Amino acid sequence: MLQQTTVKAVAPYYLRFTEKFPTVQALASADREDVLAAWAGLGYYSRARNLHACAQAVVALGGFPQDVQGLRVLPGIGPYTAAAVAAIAFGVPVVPVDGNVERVTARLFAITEPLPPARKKLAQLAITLNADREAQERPSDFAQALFDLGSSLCSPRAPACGLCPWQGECAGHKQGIAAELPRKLPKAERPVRYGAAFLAQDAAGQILLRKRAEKGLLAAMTELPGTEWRLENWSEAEILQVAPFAAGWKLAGRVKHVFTHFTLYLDVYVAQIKHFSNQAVSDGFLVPVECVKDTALPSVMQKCFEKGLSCLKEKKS
DNA sequence: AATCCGTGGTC
DNA sequence: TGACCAAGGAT
Repeated sequence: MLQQTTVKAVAPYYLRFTEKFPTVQALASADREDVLAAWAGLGYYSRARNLHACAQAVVALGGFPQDVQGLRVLPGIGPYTAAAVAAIAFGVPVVPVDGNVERVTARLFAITEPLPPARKKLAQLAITLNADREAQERPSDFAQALFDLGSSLCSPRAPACGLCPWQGECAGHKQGIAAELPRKLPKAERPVRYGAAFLAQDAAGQILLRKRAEKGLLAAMTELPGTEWRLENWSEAEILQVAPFAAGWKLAGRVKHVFTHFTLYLDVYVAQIKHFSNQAVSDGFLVPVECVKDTALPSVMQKCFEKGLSCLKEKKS
């Protein structure tokens, strides 16, 4: 969960997740739908699929591999996580190199080459940081202390060099460039895409949902029926032409959602209907409104659902 | 190697 | 408001 996600965002998910799946065996034997639903809202959903597969691999192996090489084979476990688990769980004297450690290292050695090209060099320098006897003897404490140094004192914008135990050895501080490091190459500009989503509710209080494709963005997650997401804005006439079925569709509003590599605007259309035809449901499934929270609804779709639902409620009253 | 993959907090 | 960033991994 902590891969690219802050402790604060993870904490409530972690508590709910470990309550729902208290053991590796429980997670391994769970339905994937339930795992995805427990992850919904956290993002990077391949992590949930990988973690589920990882639990199954660990059960098949009869336990956790206890060294970096063995861990590295598991789904979703890359160089960083293998080193972190080896050091923290199994006392192996290795240095997990995450974003914090990259930053500390870039400053300590005054590496001015920008990321991402400097990544390999930073990793090679970082793995020498635990050369001291004390660090070798306490791999878990050393790894976590390094994370904490990076997240608290050696922070991205305004490092507290005056409080840093490594200030005397820090080349970046000595040169007065610590706060500028690590340098980064400019990022590609984020394109905008447009689409529409449809929320229909029947007299029994059910709504129609769909399951997304197994690969790609929001893979295997739940969504409202909708149009393609394209570079060009849609007119209302165009949108109504591709609605999942004919109904008195009304515009509830527009949802904005920022993904890593594009910004999405979705026009949310709502309709109150008597009942869903078999034809309408063939593409998806019906869920009572109060059960939508139990489905694997990603945040962008949660926003659409809330916008549409509040519009339907207004029209009733 | 470069791209794809979410989301929420912060300044 | 917007750009940056977070206990990265897979392809």
